[in-house]
Parts: sequence; C-alpha cells; structure tokens
Amino acid sequence: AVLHDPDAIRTNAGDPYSVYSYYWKKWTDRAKGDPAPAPADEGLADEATLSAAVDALGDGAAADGGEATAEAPAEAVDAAVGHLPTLDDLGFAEPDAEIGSAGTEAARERLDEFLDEAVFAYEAERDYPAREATSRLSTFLKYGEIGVREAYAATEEAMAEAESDARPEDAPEQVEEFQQQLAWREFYTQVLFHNPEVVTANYKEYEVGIEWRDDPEEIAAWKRGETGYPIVDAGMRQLREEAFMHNRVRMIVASFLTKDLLADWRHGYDHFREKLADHDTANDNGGWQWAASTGTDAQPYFRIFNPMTQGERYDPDAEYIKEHVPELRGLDADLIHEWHELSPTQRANAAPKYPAPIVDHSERREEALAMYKRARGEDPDE
DNA sequence: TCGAGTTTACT
DNA sequence: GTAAACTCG
Repeated sequence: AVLHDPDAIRTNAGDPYSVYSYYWKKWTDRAKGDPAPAPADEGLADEATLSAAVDALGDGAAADGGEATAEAPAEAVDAAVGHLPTLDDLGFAEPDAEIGSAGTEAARERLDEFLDEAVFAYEAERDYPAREATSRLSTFLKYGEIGVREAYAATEEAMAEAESDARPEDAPEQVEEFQQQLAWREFYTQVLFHNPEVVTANYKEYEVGIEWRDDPEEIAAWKRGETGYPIVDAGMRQLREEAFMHNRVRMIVASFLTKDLLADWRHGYDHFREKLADHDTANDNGGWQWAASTGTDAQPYFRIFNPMTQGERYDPDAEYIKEHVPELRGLDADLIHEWHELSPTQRANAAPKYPAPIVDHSERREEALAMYKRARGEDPDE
C-alpha cells in the first residue's frame, strides 16, 4: 500500500521517474490522503462470542466421539475441523530466526515510540547499526499491520513538534529524512510497477553484459557470515538470527557480494527474500540493483564500498559486530577494524575461530572495475 | 509551444 | 554519465 499510486507521480514529460531525488520533490509536495477510519465494532465478534464459538466447535467434536472440550482453543479447533496444517505440512522448515512482535497494536506502539524521540535525531543516528535509531516499521508496513497513511500522518504531527521551540533547530530535517524513507518505498514500488521485468532482469542494460564470477563457495561463505570481513559477517548473522538487517549493513553486504565477490545480485536478492521478515519485492529488488550498479539512479562514479572503512565509520566501537560475531567479542575495536591487515599469527592469537578474509578487497575492487568496463563494451586496460 | 542547449544533482 | 528540470529563441 502506498500514499500515491504508481501512475500518480510522473515527470513533466509524462514518464515514470527513474531518479529518486526528482520523485521525492513531487512526492513531498503532493497532498496526502487521511488514514481510513477503523471499521466499526458492530458486525465484528467480541472475545466472549469467539470463545463461545470455539466451545461450540469443541462440543460438536465431542458429540462425534472426539476429544473433550476443556482444551486450548487450537486443540479444540483441531478436534472439530480436523488437523490444521503446520509449517512442516506446508513444506516450510521451522524458522531459525527470532521474529519480533506482530500485529497492529505492536505496530502502533512501535510507531509511537519512534516518533516520540528517536525520529528527532533520525538523520544523525540512522546509519549506526548499534544505536537502533531506525523505525523498525518495515515488517509492519509490509504486512499491512499498519497503513502508510497512518504512519505518514503521525510523522506530520512529529514535524509540527519539530518545528516548535521544544526541539533543536535541525529537528525538521531529521523528521523529513524519515519521511524520505517512506517515499523510497513508493519510488521503488512505481519502478517495479512500470518495469516488472526488473524482478529477474537488470534495470540498466549493459552493452556486452556482466560476466559474474559466481563462485559457489564464496557465496556460501557470505550467506553463513564467514567472509572474514567483520561488518559483513555481523550483518549476515543478524539476518539469520533476527530475520532482519540494519539498512546501512544491507548496503554493505550487498556491495560486498556484488563488487567484492563479483556475484550476481540475484543470489543476494534470493537470499534476502528467503530470510528477511520485511522482504518486499520492490524494495529489495531496488536495493540490490542499486548496489549492483544495474538499477535506477545514474551515478557520477562507480560505487564500491570499502567494507573496512564502512565498519570503522558506522560501528567505530565494534558494538554491532561483537553482538553478532561472538568470536570477536574479546578484541579491541581497533584490532577488529584491522582484521584484514593482521598476519596469520596475529589472527590466531586474537581470535582463532574467526576466519581470515576470503578475498582481498583492493584486488577485487580492481577486478570489479575491469569487469564492469568489459560489460560496457570498453577495454579495461585503457 | 516546442525543441535544443544548459544546468544541476546523484542515498 | 545521465535524467530531468530549467532556459531561451
């Protein structure tokens, strides 16, 4: 669900946007619809009615020679209507990850909590994964547990407060930065709507095509969080443990898979699709294609994140890394950020169970530049 | 009013 | 490098 449907915001020439910043300008200027009113109580069963219905089901089962009624509702329902399918019956494994709370009540609590304080420092804090300064609304929005109109309306109230004397001078731009995140969802939604082929194909065509390295062992190490690059491994392990990953870290692990491992972004997209509780085709595809330099938004330079620099900048004390990579818990942050430069002996002394880097970043960086040059039909040696 | 050339900005 | 707005004749 979006505030503005995919046809509503177009360039002055009538085309769908492919550059976010222009899209944002129009999106933010446009009037937003109010949240739909909640449905009236009448016609919805109250708790007592529901309990009575479950009891009645149990009675029916008993009459047919089924089990007694004084069981937990799920068992009573099972007895009455037969066996309800489990995840196993449906062909899914039990999830390994701890999933957060669900439902509209939890979503509203989270929204209120976020807009009460954190949003006023959102721009300054949101890139530091250890600080938990993001909204964590993605899964709720994805499943419609809360509507984007309700969320947006609440940000407008926060904006009014940000513009009052009660908050620092820079508060409005902090709130706006969060509103931009809502606009990003809608930008990628309209990219997908107008270009459905991007689910499997590159948005941006390369003249020759990209020849991915696609080394299965490297991709497997990335998925396990055993690349020897601490911030990458922390992110991949957070994904497994929580079915979630901080957004800054998503960009880092995506750059690492595509530019350091030279693996097709679709491997990453498929893995995220499998593991992320907030997986959304439009958003994840947009993010992955952006990381792989096959997506929207013309870039003035070729983007390759340096995983050490990113770790140092956004997790300076290695708090996030240590939370998710227990092998590194006893180490000084400085040593963690120098992991790629340590000798085998130093590594064995510091953290014997944590792997050495599986690739050399500067080598792979050069290789990536050459690979994309060839994809453009250019000679990498020039 | 339109196309060509110019400017601007890029999660 | 390139999309999209802006400027101008």
